[in-house]
Formats: sequence, C-alpha cells, structure tokens
Amino acid sequence: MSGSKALGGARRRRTRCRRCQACMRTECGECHFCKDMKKFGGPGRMKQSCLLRQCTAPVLPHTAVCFSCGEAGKEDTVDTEEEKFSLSLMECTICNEIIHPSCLKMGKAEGIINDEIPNCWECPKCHKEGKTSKDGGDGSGKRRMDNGEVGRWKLTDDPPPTKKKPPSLDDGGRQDGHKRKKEKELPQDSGPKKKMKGAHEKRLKKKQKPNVSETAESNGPNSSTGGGQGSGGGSNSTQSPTSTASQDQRSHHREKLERFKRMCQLLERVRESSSSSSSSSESDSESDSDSPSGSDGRRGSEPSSPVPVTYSNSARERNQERDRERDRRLAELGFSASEDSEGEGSVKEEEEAVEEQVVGDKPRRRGEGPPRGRKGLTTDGNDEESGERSRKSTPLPPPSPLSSTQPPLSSGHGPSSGSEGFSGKRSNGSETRNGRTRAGVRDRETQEKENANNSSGGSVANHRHGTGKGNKGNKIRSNKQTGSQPTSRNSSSNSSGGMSALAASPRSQPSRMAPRSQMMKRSPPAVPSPPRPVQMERHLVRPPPACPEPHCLPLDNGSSHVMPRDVWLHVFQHLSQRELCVCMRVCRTWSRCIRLVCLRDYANSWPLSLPGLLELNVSGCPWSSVSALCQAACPCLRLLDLSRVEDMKDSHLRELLAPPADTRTAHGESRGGRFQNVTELRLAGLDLTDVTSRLLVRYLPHLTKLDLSQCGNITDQTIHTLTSPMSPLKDSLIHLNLAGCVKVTEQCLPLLRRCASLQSADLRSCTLLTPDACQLLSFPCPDDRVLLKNS
DNA sequence: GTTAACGTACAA
DNA sequence: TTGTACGTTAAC
Repeated sequence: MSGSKALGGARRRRTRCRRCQACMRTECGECHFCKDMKKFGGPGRMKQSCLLRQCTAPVLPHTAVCFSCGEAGKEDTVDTEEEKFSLSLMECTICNEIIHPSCLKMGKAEGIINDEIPNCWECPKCHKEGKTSKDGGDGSGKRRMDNGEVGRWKLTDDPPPTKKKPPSLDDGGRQDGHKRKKEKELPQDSGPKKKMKGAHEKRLKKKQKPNVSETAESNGPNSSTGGGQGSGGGSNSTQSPTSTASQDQRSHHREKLERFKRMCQLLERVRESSSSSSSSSESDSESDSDSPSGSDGRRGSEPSSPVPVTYSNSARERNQERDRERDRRLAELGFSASEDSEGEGSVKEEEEAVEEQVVGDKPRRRGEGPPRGRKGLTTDGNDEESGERSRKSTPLPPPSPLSSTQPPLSSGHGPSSGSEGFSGKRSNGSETRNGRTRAGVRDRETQEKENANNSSGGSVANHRHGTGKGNKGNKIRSNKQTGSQPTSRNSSSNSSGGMSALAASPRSQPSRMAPRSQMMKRSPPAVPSPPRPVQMERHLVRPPPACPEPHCLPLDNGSSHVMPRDVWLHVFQHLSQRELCVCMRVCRTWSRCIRLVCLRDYANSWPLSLPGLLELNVSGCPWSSVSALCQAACPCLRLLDLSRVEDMKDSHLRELLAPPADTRTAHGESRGGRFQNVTELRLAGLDLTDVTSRLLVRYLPHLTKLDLSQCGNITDQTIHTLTSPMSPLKDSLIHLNLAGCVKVTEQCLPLLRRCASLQSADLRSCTLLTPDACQLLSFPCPDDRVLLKNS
C-alpha cells in the first residue's frame, strides 16, 4: 500500500512508540485480547494488543519518508525546537501527506500541530484551504470503535490491499477462519448485500485513493504545499468526487484522532489522580524530560508571543463564557494560551478556539488556547505537569470513576461533552467511515456513537478521543451530549466495565489507570474528557448503598450465613483483585461486600465519590493509587485502613486528611478534614513520624481506634500529642495500637493515662519498654489502667 | 520468516 | 451496535 499510495496521500499505519508507559507494560494476560493470544492459550485470532498496552503515542513507521524529498525525519540532527520541527516528518491528518515542514514551500506557519500525536499536524495547505479538522465533521458519524472496546487510534484508512493473501496456516487451521474466508471469497461479488456493500466500498476506496494521490501529485508536494492531496481534491472545484473521498478520509482520521485524544485524556486523568501526590514517581520516558515547567520549558524554547488569532465565529457562544474563564485562568498563569490550556478544562473550548486560530509564524498546536503563541513545536512531557496544574486551577470536579455508574455524578461533565462535541462537529459531514455512507443524520448518530464508543468500548479508545478533533465537535454538542452520554455510558460501563469504572475514575481514568503516558504530555488533555471507563474487566463496581450493609449475609433460603459480614470482609481483604473480581460474580451480596474492600492493584482506579462508603481498606496499595482519595468524598467513612500503603509519608497523609482547599477557612484549614468522621484509622507499617499525630489530632477528632503499629519512627512525642489537653483524641481514643513502635519508651505510659476512654493499648514489640509493658494491655476497667501504670 | 498488532469487514 | 475475524503492515 505504501508503494502505490506512497505519494503523500497514502496513509501509513502507525506503530508503537515503545516508550510510553503503555508500550512499556507487559501484557496483562487477562483482557480478552490477551486471552486470545496464543501465548496465553488463546486461538490468536483477534490479533489485537493488550488493552493495557494501547500505545498512547503511535509513531510513524521507520520507513516513512518525506513526500517531497524522500528522506526520513532528521530532527535528531539539530538541536533547536524549531529546527527539529522543520526536519521532522509531519503527517497531515487531512491529506495524510508526510513531509518535512522545511520542504514546504508554502511555509509551515499555518500548519496546525497536533500535540496529541507525534508527528501529526494539519499541513498548511490543508489548513489554508479550509480543510481543518472541523469541516471534517462528516465521516465521523460513521466511525465506530474498531475492535469494539478498544478504540484504537489508527491512521490507516487505506482500504485493504486488493490482493489477498492466501489464508495463513494458522488461520487455515482454524475452521472459523476457513469459514470466514470462504464466505468472503465466494460471495465477494455475488454474496449477500453486506458483502457486496463491502466490496463496493473497497472499490470506492480504491478509486478514491488513486484520485487522492493523483491530486496530490498534480499539486505536487513540491507545488508548494504538498498539502495537496486530500485537500487537493477539495481545493479543486472540479474534484467533487475526490473531495468527498478526501473528506471521508479526513473525517476518519479525525475520528481516530479523537479517539486517541480521548484515550490520552483518560490516561492523563488517571495519572493525574495517581500522581496527585508528590510521590508519584512514574514518568514516562518522555515525561521524564518534562520538568516541572513542562510547558514552561516549551515556552522557554519558544517564547510564546501573543499572536493575533482568528477565531471562527462558529458556535462558540455556548462556550464563550467558559472560554473566557479559561483565558482568564491562563492569563493568571501567565500564559497567553497554549498547551497548558489544553491540560485544563474543557477540551472543547480550547479546541474550538484553537481551530481557527492562525498563529503568526509558526504552526499552531491543536488544542492550544486561543491567543497563544506557538510554543515548542515539540511536545514534551510537560503536559503532564501542565495538565496537573491546569487541573488544579480548574474548578472542575475530578471525575469519579464511579460516576459512570452514578449518573448524577457523571452527568454533565465537561469531558464527556467535550468528546462529544467532536463528533458533533464531524457529524456535520455526511460521510462515512470506510466508504460506508450514511445520511446526514449524523449529528445525533455521531454523538450517540461516540457515546457508545466511549462508554463501552472502551476505555482506552475513549482516551484517544482527545482534544484534537474534539475541538470541532465540541462546539456542537456539549449540553446535549452531556445529557445523553451519561446514559449510554453508564449503561455500558455498568454492563461491561465494572473495573473499568474504577479505573476510570479519576476520570482518570480520570480515570486513572495507568499512569499517564508520554502521549499525554503531548496533549495534555484538556479537561477531562468524559470519564470513560477503561474496559479492563467486566466487573461492575457500583458505589456502596447508602444504607448500611447488613451484618449478616442472607442466603437464598432466607437464613443468614453463619459468617457475619465482617468476617467476609476480612476474608476478602486477603484476596487479590482478580480473585475479588471472581468473587464479585458470585452473588450480589458478595459483590456488595467486596465493594467495601479495597480493590488492590488497580492503580489509579479508586472510586472518588462514595457517599455511602463506611469502610475503606487500601492497605498495601501504592500511594500513587491511594492518592486518588485526596479527591474523594466519603462523608460516611468510619474505617480507613492505610496500613502499609507503599511510599506513604507524613506529607501524603496530610494531603489525604486535609480538607479540600475550598472548604478551608480564612485562617487556613478547617478543623475537620476530608475524613473527619473516621473513627478507626489504621496506619500500621507506615513510615510516619510524629508529625502524623498532629494531623490526626487536627483532622480526625473522632478517632476511637488508632493503629500505629510498626511505625518505627513514632516516638513518645506522638503519644504526647495525641493525649495533650488540646487533643480531642484524648477523650475519644478507645484502642491504641503501638506495637512495634520501637522508639516508644515507657514515658508514654503515663501519657496514655490522659486518655479517659482508652481501653486497650498494644505495646508489644516496643523494645524500649519493659517486658511487662510490652504486652497487649487492655483496660476493661479502671483497675486495669492501673496495671498499665504499674507496668 | 516470525511476531505483533493495525484497520476494517462483517457476523451476531 | 458490538464484538470477532483476519488481511496486511511494520518491526525484528
């Protein structure tokens, strides 16, 4: 294919970047694609990559060369951003031409760089001709998530090559495969309608492509722009057919981009949530380069200069206000508008603005805010940072993974609307994907599709819907979609993505699942795209019921199981996530039970809003995951188990317990913390210091049970703080576990006497205490307290 | 030549 | 509309 259409118009299949987190991952072995792989004992028919390994920054194949000069990318030979850009291969999402910006006679100034995807832009020519992704609106309608749940970002729309290879041995071996082949081959021409249709489509595609390439040729990359092809058709008034084809292609591309962007957003969210704490250490290879000043860095290299920007007058009214807000925020941050903005809020807004902008001399990046100078041509990992920053600055509530299951929560989130916006725009067009045409009914269809895709498909795919295209669509839809999306999404997520819901969370998945990938940096996802659950597993995880869980588990025969709920919970706590997932299928009761248990291992997939949650156990989880709780709302939480949370420090605990900034008083923080109603806190095995005790006194005034066992850095100071006259805990504490606190001395014993309600104190393994003291001391009655005193 | 997996057709 | 199958491409 590359051969025939290699000229510009040919779309090249992108390949893994091999650097993003997703690429660096190993196959999960659990997703249905993994299960299909031969290595995991599957038939190997699906030939899809692991859901957790969806590359977030697919790159051009190594064989890609400049349409004009025939050479590969040479960005490595220069140092400056500008030069790198000029010598790198850029693929136009509209005409598909791959070219060195420096080979464009037309000047690269008006190219629109797509930050989300490496080496991706809308070439100057296409842009000049008005072939922005916006107009692409069409084909979108038809797009559907390839591969079902996993919407992949694929650039190749090329029709399958004409010649078909004989079935591979493997395939041949499989009857199914045979079947399929036979069906296809035989009926190709005379087969059922569908097949006919398919064939027809293929033919159309073939035809189109040639045209496209021809156009391109005619225009000639050298002709100054190279951009010609797809757009070329459009540019020529005589080429209506071609233009249609090109539009289709464009739209298709856009769809892909959108998907990709969405995915990026999702991932970013996930990462954001997970990285909300300082501890999040992961950084992609790309992100590594990012410095706290990611965006800054870019700016540094390329000072943003406010550039006159031309905005399209399109449907912005709706979002005007938000745009203004965004601009204002950017201004506050000292940005004219740029990638940073992307990281922020709503992708839609930004995208819209971006679309029509014409940045002075340099190519603009898609998704950049309205007035912004061009920033570094390359996208560095900064995005992550900027993304976070933006988040912070953005009032948007963090999407909650659960939100998907909870319409109210998820409803109307910018993200969702944003993504849809995309489709909306595209929907304008009446194109189809793969040659299938659909009536212009698009808008709605497109939206629905997108929604559906987002929700069900997947997770990853969703991520990919990003800013890029979304820009366009955004305008159109926000509200509508917002409304509708939740529904479809919810349903899908519910039915197919339990875990995904969790994963999605931070809608950060926001979903916060995998740490953001490098890609993300490229396009700091703007505001959170609608939280799209990553379809990792099909276990539905709904928020716990508001009503208290029954103490016993009811059996079918009406009786209660001999094991009380607490025992079950305890058992579940010792199961792996996979096991929990299996158990959740057993029955609703177990499912409810398990929901109260921390689903370990799914980093970045914590539920953010659990209004009815009473107990939460995240013991042993990495702080990068637990940090998601910093955005959680669990007003009913009574028990919080943070034992042995990896990498958890005092600062993290503060971050976790401190109330949200907006609830703080003028003097600082409000008295009650985020988990102020917690009565039992387990901090066993954490690397905490005495600073923690002050946090507890301050933010957890109702603690009755406190487990500080195995906290080796705790000293008498902690006991002093907890039992000080100013501490509300001196009256509330009933059980205190200091076992293994090797720095605690006997001097703490008299301090414990200050606790009027203290009934037991576990001081075992406190090596500085006398043997007598190092026992489980209980105080069922005042007399026992004396015991402690004596010991 | 082998493996991974992208992109799309098409069955369900 | 969703999920599966598979031709084909890209990397090794």
